[in-house]
Amino acid sequence: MADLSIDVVAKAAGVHRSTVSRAFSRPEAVKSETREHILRVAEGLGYTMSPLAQALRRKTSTFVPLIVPDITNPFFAELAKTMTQAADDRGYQLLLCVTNGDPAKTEGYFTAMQAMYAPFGIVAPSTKVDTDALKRFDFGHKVVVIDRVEDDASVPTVTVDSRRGITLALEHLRSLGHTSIGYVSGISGTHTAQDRMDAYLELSSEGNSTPLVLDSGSDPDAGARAAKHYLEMENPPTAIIAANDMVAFAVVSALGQSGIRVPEDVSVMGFDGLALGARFNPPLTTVRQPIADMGNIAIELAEKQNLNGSVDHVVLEPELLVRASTSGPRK
Amino acid sequence: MADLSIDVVAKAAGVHRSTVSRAFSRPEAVKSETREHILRVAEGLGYTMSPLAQALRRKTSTFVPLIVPDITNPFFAELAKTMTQAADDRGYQLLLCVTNGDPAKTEGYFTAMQAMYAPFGIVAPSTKVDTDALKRFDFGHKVVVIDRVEDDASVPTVTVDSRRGITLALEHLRSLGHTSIGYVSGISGTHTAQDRMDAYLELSSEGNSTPLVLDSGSDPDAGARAAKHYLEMENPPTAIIAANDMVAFAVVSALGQSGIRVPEDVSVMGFDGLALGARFNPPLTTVRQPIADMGNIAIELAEKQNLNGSVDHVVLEPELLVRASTSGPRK
DNA sequence: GCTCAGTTTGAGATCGATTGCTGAGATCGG
DNA sequence: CCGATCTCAGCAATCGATCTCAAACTGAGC
Repeated sequence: MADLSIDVVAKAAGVHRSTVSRAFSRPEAVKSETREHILRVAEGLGYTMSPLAQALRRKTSTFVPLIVPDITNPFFAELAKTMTQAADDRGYQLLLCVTNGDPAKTEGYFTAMQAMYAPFGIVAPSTKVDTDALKRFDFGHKVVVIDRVEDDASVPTVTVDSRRGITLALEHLRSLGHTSIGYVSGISGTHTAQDRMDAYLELSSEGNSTPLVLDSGSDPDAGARAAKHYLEMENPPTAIIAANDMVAFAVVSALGQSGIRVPEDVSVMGFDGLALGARFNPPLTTVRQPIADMGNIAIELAEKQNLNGSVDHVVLEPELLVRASTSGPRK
Repeated sequence: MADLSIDVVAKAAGVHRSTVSRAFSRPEAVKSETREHILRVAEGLGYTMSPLAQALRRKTSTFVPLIVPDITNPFFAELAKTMTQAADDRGYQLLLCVTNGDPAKTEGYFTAMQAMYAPFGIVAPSTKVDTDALKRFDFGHKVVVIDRVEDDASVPTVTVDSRRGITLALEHLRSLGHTSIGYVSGISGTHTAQDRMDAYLELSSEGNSTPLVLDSGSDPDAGARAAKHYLEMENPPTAIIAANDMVAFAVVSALGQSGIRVPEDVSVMGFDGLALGARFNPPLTTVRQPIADMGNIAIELAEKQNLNGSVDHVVLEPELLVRASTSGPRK
């Protein structure tokens, strides 16, 4: 498999390389016989165009970076999975960029994506997105954020309705008979995390029950601390809402280590709807985010923006997913 | 931030573009004063070289594809995470490629990596790797496989010692007093999966206990089926080894749904050592694979091979990780 | 002051594509 | 049968870098 350039194909097909180029990228500009002949020859040689050379010349590529803080977090993994597919379907190639929450790395990826002529990028942040930083890179108009942003003006976003999600969770738990419902935050400072917490605080007191935040840290140990806190309480809540599934796992695990059983002793809910939750012990009741939709819509928004400059903010509906980690309160 | 080409920097620094090029990529070939001046100017302009143009001209890039079947599987996610880091440290950029087990997609990624002048690629397979297919792409000598391969000759590999891992698991369980130890496979047809199973079969009978395979399927439901099988047995085993952590999760979950408690009623072990296992309920006892090492070594092997053509096969040592899903057998 | 070796920089071709421009045939009405 | 219009393919410049070759400069030695 020797070096296969456009010139090789051109020679083999007996035409000029510009014709080969057109045969591929502007079919209507070349007589269909010629086109088919070229395509056949190319096929026979096993030729595909160099995305590098193409991007260099066109000053636009099909590389779409997805910037996530931690691929080990199943939420981002699921997002990455569905987005890979979505990107593929539209002829893009998704580049996974993992920042480990390091803003410097994030900037690095931004300059890289610029250098690669990426048509746009998707950011799933671990902290509130710094819109100014985006602007500084001259593509505030080329990024879609999977979180809410402060300064709504310029950056398209897709999120799920946090308030609605918390409402769903609260309703589910109340319908089961719970009146004392705790909350553990445990995810870092995104707007989404903030919104969920705020919604809990507000909706919880509306329902006449006093909010009860077991932990509001943002590290992986939040679950363990929440459990410890729970054990030390005189009147612990009969149900707990975790800000996301991972935290819920940690809470249940830590509780279990101290002999507290879920849902017999206390009900626990998550928020995310990870596939993993179905194989947890017990299978986790949760609020499902439409992750696949988020991925698709993020790309659509980006394309739309590239086309006509429109900046949309899509808010998706979450959905209650009842599995086995919740039940009526123990009396 | 206008278009920043090497020529712009050259003009700004008052030198020819070849000098700028050298200042960056062959420091010793340019007088250090000039070099520093150029670097300063470039810095001031915020210039970075185009990886595209560079790759095109050099016919080699720093893009390293990591081909995995499913990023949603935490094992691959952890691998991706550590490899991203390892790649970064060595000046490579990892491109995550997800195949969903589709061989056509795998081939697609191969041609893509060729087109991008990737110096090498890493493959974490979902099925036995087809070495012939690799050869067909003229870079049997540019891929490292994270699994054993049939035809050892040509492709470097890194794996962990399956037999040793199973030994560790068996010893742990036996030291706890278990004599009847079941196995559930549940991962697809890699050599690794095969090796673990074979090791179990062999080592299990050596210990005078008869092997007891609860399920050998390869789909996500293997865990549930194994649990069902367990429940139907007259003399179920007192301990179960799962071929990997994910399957272990599923087994414990399914068992739990039927009121069987781990480790009180039955001990369950995993194989992988996922971070997630520490937050399972109960925290999972498992055989840890040195995932970070695997990533680093994979890249080292690739580099070494690129350098001097050597094809190594590294076999790493697994390690017992005792958490809370195992205990003495119930009497 | 001159030669010669060694450093350092500049010129220009090149990697694999795209694209505006130009010219060669084909088509068509009169 | 002729010129106008339209298709279609070739030419050559270009994207942003690298690299070989040669020119210019440096300094040592005589």
